[in-house]
Amino acid sequence: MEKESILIVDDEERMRKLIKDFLKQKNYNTLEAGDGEEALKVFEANKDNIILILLDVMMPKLDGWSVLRQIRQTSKVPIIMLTARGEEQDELFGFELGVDEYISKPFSPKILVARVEALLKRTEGDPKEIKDVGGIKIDPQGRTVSVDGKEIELSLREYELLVYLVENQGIALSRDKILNNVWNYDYYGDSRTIDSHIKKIRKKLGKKGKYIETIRGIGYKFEVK
Amino acid sequence: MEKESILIVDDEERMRKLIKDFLKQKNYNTLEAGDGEEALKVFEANKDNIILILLDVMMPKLDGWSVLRQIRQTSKVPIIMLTARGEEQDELFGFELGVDEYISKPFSPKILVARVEALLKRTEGDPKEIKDVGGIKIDPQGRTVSVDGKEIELSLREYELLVYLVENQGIALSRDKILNNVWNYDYYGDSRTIDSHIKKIRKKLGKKGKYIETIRGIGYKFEVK
DNA sequence: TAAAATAACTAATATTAAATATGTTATGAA
DNA sequence: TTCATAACATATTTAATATTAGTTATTTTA
Repeated sequence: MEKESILIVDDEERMRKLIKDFLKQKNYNTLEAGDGEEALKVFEANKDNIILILLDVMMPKLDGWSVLRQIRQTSKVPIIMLTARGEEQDELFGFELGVDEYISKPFSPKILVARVEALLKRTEGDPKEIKDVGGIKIDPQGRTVSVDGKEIELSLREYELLVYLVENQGIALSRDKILNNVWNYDYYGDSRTIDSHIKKIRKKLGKKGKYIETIRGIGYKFEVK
Repeated sequence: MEKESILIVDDEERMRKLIKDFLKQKNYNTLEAGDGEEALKVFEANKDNIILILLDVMMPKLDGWSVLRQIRQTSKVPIIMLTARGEEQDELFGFELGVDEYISKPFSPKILVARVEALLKRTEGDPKEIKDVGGIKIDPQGRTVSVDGKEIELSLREYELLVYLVENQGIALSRDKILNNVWNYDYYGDSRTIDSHIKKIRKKLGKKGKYIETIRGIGYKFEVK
């Protein structure tokens, strides 16, 4: 596989260079495009290696919004818009079109890198790829889970809870957090709902159930050891 | 747990009300402060429940920048600065001080909410850093501790006590202070509770246990020598 | 649409782990 | 040496989770 890259789209060469340097320091590969049309071309040609796009709004030929719209027709690649002052009113519009993040110029190196990394992090586990951790295989497309090749049946909640745990592998998750993310509402009345589901999942996972660790006083953590 | 809240700091009552209403529609709890000093007070009192601060720059008594600076001494809570037009030149300055986001007035409800949610989203899993002092590695995400690469098992209190000591590396901590910060309540009945925990931690740390020094008559200090 | 089946949640109890208390010994400072 | 403090080992209490059973809600299907 080619190296994963970040595509920088900006008409100012100086700006591209600047960003490129920041990112290089953090060991990211970069690709560049000087206008919207080029951006689309470069994106098409490297679709599979581009993990994120930094996209300037104001550009000749084809502006950032148009590029955004076109790319979103075929891809969910994370996109950060680079806006100059005074363009803020467009922002909302952008969120609806699927912008993941904004950075206003001028920005500091730290900010840039921090946002890029944060965004990569929160989008990484997202796509519908089959995960296989320690013999537990999750296929989001088919919504199936198999253990050592043998499919197991999980209910909706069980499935989502397991996926959430696996996506956050190695991280101790509080019950609150689990509730907010798997149940997505604040819910009252502490009960042992999560525990029940955990128990069921563990049972269904058989001896691999032990990968779901109990973190006393906190919650649970998925870890293959 | 108390309800998580967003702290709104603005000297104009009308503005606070406006923001509050927007946020309420999205089911966020809010707290308010009418000037910088009040902001600090409210923040102190509700530290654990405040998940985000909306902070106006221009305020009587203590302006937004000062508040920001003070809060950043003790907390990494996400902060969005509310700036009026023409204040933007300070932005870069702000980012360095730890501003996470800006919103210029006037703003639309949707923009406000979108930014708040985007920021919350990207800070929630806020990658806490792994500390490594003298071969003792603490991973707050996984809530694990390893000594010379080998993971050790710590109970909740043990873990928190160790983290507290390590965070205050080189500082002699009184028992009172430890109690207030690790147990976080004033607790009665002289006991050698802390000692017991210290003992257990030392044991689990093996020969690195000696990094926890006893300061006779005071308490303990973590120091790598 | 009613009955049956399944899943989600709740509640109660059992079990286990951890926190704290206690009694005693060891250590260091005056 | 004496007194104060800390270390240590163990006992007790407290708290959290696991487990089981039962209720409610939702979905399926006859």
